[in-house]
Amino acid sequence: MIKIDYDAKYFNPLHTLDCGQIFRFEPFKEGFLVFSGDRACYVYSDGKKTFVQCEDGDYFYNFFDLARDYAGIVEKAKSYNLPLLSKSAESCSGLRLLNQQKEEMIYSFIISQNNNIPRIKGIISRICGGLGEKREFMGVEYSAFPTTRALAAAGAEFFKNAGCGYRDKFLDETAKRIQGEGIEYLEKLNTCELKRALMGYKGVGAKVADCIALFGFAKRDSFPVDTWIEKIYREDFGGTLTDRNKICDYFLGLFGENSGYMQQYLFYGKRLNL
DNA sequence: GCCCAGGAGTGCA
DNA sequence: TGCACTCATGGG
Repeated sequence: MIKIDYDAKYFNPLHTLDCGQIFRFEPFKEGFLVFSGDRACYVYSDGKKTFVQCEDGDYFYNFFDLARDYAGIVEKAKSYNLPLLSKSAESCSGLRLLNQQKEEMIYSFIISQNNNIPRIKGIISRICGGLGEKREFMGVEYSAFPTTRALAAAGAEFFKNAGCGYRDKFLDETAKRIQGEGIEYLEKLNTCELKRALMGYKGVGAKVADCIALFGFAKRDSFPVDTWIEKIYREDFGGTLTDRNKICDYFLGLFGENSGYMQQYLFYGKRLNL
């Protein structure tokens, strides 16, 4: 077991985990247990330092994006002089974008469409419990995220019973396709090509593709537009467009290569009612 | 009963 | 291409 420590001002476990980019974590002792693929870590903060305890330091160092300087990103956010963005970046300066498992992001965000976060977490938890390998970390038993092999073999009925609703067939089809051809070909694509390729999977549209690209492929020049972003666009930017693709282009034009960070500040800040 | 949730597939003009 | 309609499910 190793322990990583980091300046708490730019690494807040609650903000990082609660902002909607990850669905597998739970309160534990002074912080949270966080699950990614088949791994787990314990993250907590004393207000000055944030600590990560885990077996695989390299993996979670990258997972929490600890090589990146978030002081500069927070300053960048404030430099736009947009009230919601400035407030959010100020009070959520410890929100970090995670580098998560690609396949886990594909399946998780297919489940996310037209759904709410508590329910998404419940569905994913049941899928992991049913198909994921059982593991143990710090005395707690947990289930790994299922392999594509297991997901492809499960059948649509399993997903239906897990509460996926009409998304059951999307998961079944996508798992079987990935089982057959893998996802390695996605790795060398640029953001635009990747988004287009991801949209070729059943159940993956523009918004879900942007989330997968942002959280799974570290494509920070992505800006997922969901119902909350639409609301922000209307209420905080005075926007009149209704086409989500055009709203996406508007924000990409505004924020460029930092779009993903700004999107998370805006999304989380709005949900916190800042 | 309604509306909403980190939307997307389908059919039809 | 654009646009209405539909798709489970649970909470407020």
